[in-house]
Amino acid sequence: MANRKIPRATARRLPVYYRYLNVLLNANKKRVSSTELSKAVQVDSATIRRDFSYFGELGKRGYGYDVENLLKFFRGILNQDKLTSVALVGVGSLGSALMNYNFHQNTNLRISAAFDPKKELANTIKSGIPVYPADELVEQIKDQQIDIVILTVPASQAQKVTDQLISAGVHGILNFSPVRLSVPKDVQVQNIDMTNELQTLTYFIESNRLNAKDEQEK
Amino acid sequence: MANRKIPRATARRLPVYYRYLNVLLNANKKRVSSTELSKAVQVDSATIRRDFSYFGELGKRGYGYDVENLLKFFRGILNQDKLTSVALVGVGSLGSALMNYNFHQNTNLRISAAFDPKKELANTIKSGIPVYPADELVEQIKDQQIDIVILTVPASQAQKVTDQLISAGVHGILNFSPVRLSVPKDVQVQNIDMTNELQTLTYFIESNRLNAKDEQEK
DNA sequence: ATTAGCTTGTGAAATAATCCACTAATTATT
DNA sequence: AATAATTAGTGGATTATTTCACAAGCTAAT
Repeated sequence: MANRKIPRATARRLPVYYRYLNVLLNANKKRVSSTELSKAVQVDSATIRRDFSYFGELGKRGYGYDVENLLKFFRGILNQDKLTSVALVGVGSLGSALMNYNFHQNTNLRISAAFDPKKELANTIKSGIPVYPADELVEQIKDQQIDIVILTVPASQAQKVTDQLISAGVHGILNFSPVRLSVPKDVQVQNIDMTNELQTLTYFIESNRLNAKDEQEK
Repeated sequence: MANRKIPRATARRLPVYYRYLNVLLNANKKRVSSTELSKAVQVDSATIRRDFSYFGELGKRGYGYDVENLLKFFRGILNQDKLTSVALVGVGSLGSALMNYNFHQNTNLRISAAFDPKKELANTIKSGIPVYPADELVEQIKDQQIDIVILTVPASQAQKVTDQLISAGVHGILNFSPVRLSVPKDVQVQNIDMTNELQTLTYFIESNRLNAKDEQEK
């Protein structure tokens, strides 16, 4: 499978394409053009064609892309053929919400274990997911061969827990804490920092306003 | 205030710098160099200096940056001088978690109103935040002059609610739904799509593995 | 068949972002 | 006071990403 040397920017868009292709399939659409896709996912159509072209010639001129085929292809690329179990560490309010969140609806991923140091949570089942005490973290993750972890612990704990996760063999971390984690290069981190996003939003709104004012003054 | 023409990539990093500067201030650090910052936030030091330089000459050669001054400067840039009230629309499990989340700890932002169509939630107070029925959305947002909204509604509702928000005068949306919203160009959207991030993670882990295998084979 | 109309895939240009490497300024040391 | 050590700011090279624009190929209509 031609998988090498895909630009990062392209890789980030793959899940977006994948999701929309599922929408099309459910709507019984047989084919789709890059222009059509472009409107739905708000990515320039040339960019879409370029993105796809990294994986080969997936479309047909004058026709577009066959939805089912394309979807099948991306399913493989994105590892959606088999179920992937992930763990969640840190059952606070955000952690609990994510345990409730149905990742499995859109992806072949599910949270199969959670960890938290709080005594009252240990060995309970929450939203259908077993919660283990924090001191069993490394052991359980090794046992269950979990490769991906959702990290929803307080900032102060983030690096410490990360080090444990790495020693347990984890290769991917979805980090909700604001800390920039240090990890070896065979471990991938994706950061989701909600506070950041809100501030970025604030910044863009303000700078938009200033630009608009500039326009007016001309 | 020199605010125009800041590259997007730079703008996105501002909150990261801002947060770390706060950490330094709390640790009573008087000054910081771009090299030191670089280690903490994992951005190349030249990139940091370039980023700062868009706003003027904020540092001193041979010395670095004065933490307090720099912080004061970014506080202005990021609109952290005054409290900003935001609304949250969609009090599901994720929405509830965010209502519990202390944005105010790190930013001068707070959620001052929430909206949900569920009868049993209407006119209650949850996590200290009043919850209004959905049909008061436009009215309340206008009344309270809310400019920024956190959107945690189901995908099927996202665009419809967005249209209402726009008619109520909102200029920023932090969108947790997987839908790519259509908005006029004076409205900013930041997307947080957790499913996407997990899939991206999966993709990078897999492609990392293939690359490592390639290396070995050489 | 032939032709008109789409739509892909892609060279090449344009734009954006990062990073190297050096000068100039400042601090710290002797 | 002179010198060594730091460190910002930046010109310019490099790398990454997006976009234009068009030839080539396919579909569908006549």
